[in-house]
Amino acid sequence: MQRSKKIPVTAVETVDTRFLETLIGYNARRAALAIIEEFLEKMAVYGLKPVDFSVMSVIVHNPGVTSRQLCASLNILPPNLVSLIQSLDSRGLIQRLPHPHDGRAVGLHPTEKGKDLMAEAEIAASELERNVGGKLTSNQAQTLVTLLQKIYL
Amino acid sequence: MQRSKKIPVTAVETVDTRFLETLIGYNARRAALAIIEEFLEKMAVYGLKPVDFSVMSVIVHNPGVTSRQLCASLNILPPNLVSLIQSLDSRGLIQRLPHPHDGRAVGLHPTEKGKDLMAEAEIAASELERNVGGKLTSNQAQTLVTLLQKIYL
DNA sequence: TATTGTTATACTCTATAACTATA
DNA sequence: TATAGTTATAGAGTATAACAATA
Repeated sequence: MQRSKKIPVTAVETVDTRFLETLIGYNARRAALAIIEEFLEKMAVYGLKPVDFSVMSVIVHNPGVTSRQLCASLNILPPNLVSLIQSLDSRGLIQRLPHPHDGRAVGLHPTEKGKDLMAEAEIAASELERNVGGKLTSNQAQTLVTLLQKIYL
Repeated sequence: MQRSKKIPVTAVETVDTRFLETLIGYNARRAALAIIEEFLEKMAVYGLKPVDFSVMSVIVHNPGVTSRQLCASLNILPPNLVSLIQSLDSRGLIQRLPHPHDGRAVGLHPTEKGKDLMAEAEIAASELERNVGGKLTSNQAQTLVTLLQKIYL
């Protein structure tokens, strides 16, 4: 009776990842990372990483939004938003004004410079999308977005 | 002529994120994070985080695969794989054997314990998928996977 | 008492350079 | 000279606890 089994020492020619490729989570993560990689390259000219872009986009479309509201809608933890906001402020892209009827809160407003930058950046982001979905028809892209939102919304 | 524009100090009731929600990258990232959160909870019993799971899955389905091959197929940088492999080894889930015809390389093989664990873990992962896609039909889930793969493969 | 924004801090993840041994 | 695996380390991202000011 043999106690320690002999493992056959074989080499692998091509790696089989078919099981992982059946998982939505695995594919969503790989796809997100691929898009983010391209995003970082194309958006570097605006000095915006994905999270900066998301924050600026929400501020531009919601002038006066508070940090707390930003955190809730983008799933960011409050302590991690602080330095991000400070950076956008010191770049002159946003302005922090007192909240109209809550002395604890601060309203975040885009400056003219911030609005101009984001007008360009959002166009660039949309163009990047069309490149990413190079093999996707616009119908397929719409389907993809709809299905992804069913998962996290 | 007014130089400094007065910004209207208004409050925001509900945050509008409609622009971000048109972007595939934003949606893919949010969906991936939502699934990973659930994955971490449900797979903690196996002591496997998403990357551990992916690595173990590839080793089980490709006995004798090398670190370098793992890195290439899962998009992991070699230095970041080292401690991961050491951990799986010290847990007795894998065994490192000399490569049959490359003295530099090391073949990674699953132990019986590793194979048993992953047999359970892969079933659990597939079940988790069906929960995640609770609002998705199996047809929609298949469509989603296919579209995501078009982006990163 | 609860909430907003903040500080400090720790932990994880990811990235780069450089070394060794083999090819 | 190039490649596989490794070490050391730096940087980015993410997490929790606790505080002051205000509701």
